[in-house]
Amino acid sequence: MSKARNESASRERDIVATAARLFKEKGYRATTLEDIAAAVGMLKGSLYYYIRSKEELLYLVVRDPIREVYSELEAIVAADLPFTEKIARAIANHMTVFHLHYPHIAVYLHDYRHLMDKLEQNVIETPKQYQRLWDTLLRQGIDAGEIRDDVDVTMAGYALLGMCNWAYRWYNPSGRLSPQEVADVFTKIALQGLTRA
Amino acid sequence: MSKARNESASRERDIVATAARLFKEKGYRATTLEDIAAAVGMLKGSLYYYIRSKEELLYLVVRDPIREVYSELEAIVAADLPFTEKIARAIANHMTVFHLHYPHIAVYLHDYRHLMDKLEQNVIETPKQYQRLWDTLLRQGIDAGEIRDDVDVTMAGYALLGMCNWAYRWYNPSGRLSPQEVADVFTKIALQGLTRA
Amino acid sequence: MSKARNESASRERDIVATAARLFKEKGYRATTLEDIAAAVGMLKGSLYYYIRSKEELLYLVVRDPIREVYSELEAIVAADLPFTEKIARAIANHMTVFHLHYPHIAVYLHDYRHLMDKLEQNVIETPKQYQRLWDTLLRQGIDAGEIRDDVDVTMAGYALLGMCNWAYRWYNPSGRLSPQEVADVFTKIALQGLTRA
Amino acid sequence: MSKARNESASRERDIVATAARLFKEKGYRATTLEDIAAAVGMLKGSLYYYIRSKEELLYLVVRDPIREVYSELEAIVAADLPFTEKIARAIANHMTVFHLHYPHIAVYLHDYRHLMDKLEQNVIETPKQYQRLWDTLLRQGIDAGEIRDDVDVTMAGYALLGMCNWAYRWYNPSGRLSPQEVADVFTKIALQGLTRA
DNA sequence: TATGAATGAGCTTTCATTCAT
DNA sequence: AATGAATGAAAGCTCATTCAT
Repeated sequence: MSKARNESASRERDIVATAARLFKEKGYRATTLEDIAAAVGMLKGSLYYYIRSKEELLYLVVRDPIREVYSELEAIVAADLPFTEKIARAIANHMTVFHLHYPHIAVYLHDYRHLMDKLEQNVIETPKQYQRLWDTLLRQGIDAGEIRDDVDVTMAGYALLGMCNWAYRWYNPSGRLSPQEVADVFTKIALQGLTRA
Repeated sequence: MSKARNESASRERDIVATAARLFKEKGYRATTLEDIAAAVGMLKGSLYYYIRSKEELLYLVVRDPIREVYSELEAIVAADLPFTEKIARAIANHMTVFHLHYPHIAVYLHDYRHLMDKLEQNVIETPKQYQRLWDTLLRQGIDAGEIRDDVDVTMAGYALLGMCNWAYRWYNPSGRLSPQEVADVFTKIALQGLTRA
Repeated sequence: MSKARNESASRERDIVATAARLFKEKGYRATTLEDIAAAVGMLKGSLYYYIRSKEELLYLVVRDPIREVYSELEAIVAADLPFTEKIARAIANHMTVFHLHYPHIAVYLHDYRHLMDKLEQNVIETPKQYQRLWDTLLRQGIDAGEIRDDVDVTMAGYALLGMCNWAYRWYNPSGRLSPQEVADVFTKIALQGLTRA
Repeated sequence: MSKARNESASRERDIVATAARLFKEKGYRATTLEDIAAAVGMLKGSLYYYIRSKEELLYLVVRDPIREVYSELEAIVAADLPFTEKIARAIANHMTVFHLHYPHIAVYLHDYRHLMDKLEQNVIETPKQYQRLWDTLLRQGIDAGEIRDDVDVTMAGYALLGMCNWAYRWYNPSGRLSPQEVADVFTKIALQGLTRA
């Protein structure tokens, strides 16, 4: 019984993981439930034993990882640390979550449009809110006098977020560099820029 | 006759522009030909007088702007200029093309998957090739000793490209800052970083 | 053992009664086996321990009540009683069975289409046969010179049957009037009509 | 052009009429769009050129006939006529609409459950409202002292309505008796009853 | 040029039914 | 006696595409 329950739960995890992978590869709309069912070894009708709808499956794919990045970043912003340390941790957090939940995060960033309803109705963090946290972080840096005040904060936020988010298009979890190494490069560029000291 | 041909050409431009806008707003797959036809004031069947297929329409939406960014960047990389100047121009070029052809570029960056066949079959620049140009540019900076050699070039390329490309998600052509102003912020961050000098 | 058998039998009665209620509320086709299973507190697969198919369940819902109305009416028609008394009893029988087996009878009258196969194959009374009994009854009244001969018998049969059967749409077993009281009103109208004597 | 428009409109009428016939024969849920499409000579997908959904098709099947019976009965109830004449006309109206729009009315009476949403949202008369008109009519008869006061008005209403509505189950538009002849029988029974004067 | 009508493949979803445990 | 898991057929609906006019 306990075994059966575990099997069922693992089957569901399998479905969600497979969906994440396929959504990432082909996009949410282009992936059919038949694709997913075939990949986990069942018929499309059988999926409905585990999920309520394709949209809900999308939601299951992204829910936990989103909560994770978001709450971690929240903690970092609220922490009592020097600004440069916070930025380093924020970037590292971002890349680490990418690494741990790669296809899920990629799906979230690419197919957010199909998610907004579900997210809002479940009071989950939307991309917009994540961005606001970055803005807050940058503003702390300015207030502390640690970062230049000759750049537009909003644009700086877009710059950092773009640098980090774009990883959904190239990141490879089994790649050459660890997430921390990638984060280190990004942090260096973000703080000191490319030019030699 | 010539007038008729002009009208026809302008009708086609209208269709392509409208498609760009709608693809940007709702995504390629979620936009139906009926949506586009309705927006230009005709019936969906009539579109086929101007286009061969939906996929071709997508191609028409992105073809020219892509050629533009790509060839401009090519010229910049090949030019005989100091590295920092080249970077500044590359970023400015990027943002300017965004500004001039906003929805088109956004469609290119978001729905590239549906384009790859068409692109390759037309020997058009793919995202990968554009990225290679940036890599070349960065390598020139290293060779010239102008940029730090303690960062991974590939990662630095991803960082800059991400910073610039991500604009497809937030850029507003009628926004507060001109493309050149945005480019200036990005260039500053890319070269000197966020910390005070 | 006997206890187990009783429990099993009572479980089956529960299923049939629940099915009757749900079929009545939402219609045969709109009611799923899952609805029924949930209402009796089991899973849909488990129902098949008690029934062979959904169609058989429908049959079980209506079988006994139908037999009851039908055989009662048969007895009334065959009895040696004055016509007016027979009509009164026929109507009272009808309303009483409605009262005792409300949702079952309602299902029979509404979803007869899905039943015909099962009924005929079990030599059970169909709506048509019940109607023939009423026709016989009316013909007895004409032959006895007790009812007017200026009305078409068939139509008169439809009129009475309609009056009685339509109750499946409005009757409420826990309503204000008893089945006998309803039958009295109907009998009065059927025999004397609405106008004042 | 005018010809084309007529053809399109007639095609739609054909679809609605065919749907009415099939819904009547097999019920709303048991009738598939493929059935309807095949009967009018097209593919199921093509139906959507004419209708928005199956539910809307059901609505189109019943809308006009319902309005007709209802507004006619309204006029009769409001008219300045003796009660017996009103009853006669109300019954004749009912049977005439049955005759003119047979399968449509039958569908309305049988599959009302699938219609309630659409009806309420379009402020169309529901079965309940039709019944209220009959109640009003009967009350007028009582107030005028023309009908017996020893019968429950509500039950009398159900009796008459049942007599008339049940026709949806047996009426045959090409049958032996005209709708007026049927109405005459029903009126006689309703007013004088079955017993000889 | 453009329309109106139809196609047909493919999609998500539902559900009665089966069966090993 | 009942469960959990899966099946598979069929449903309603969408939409790019075609084509005679």
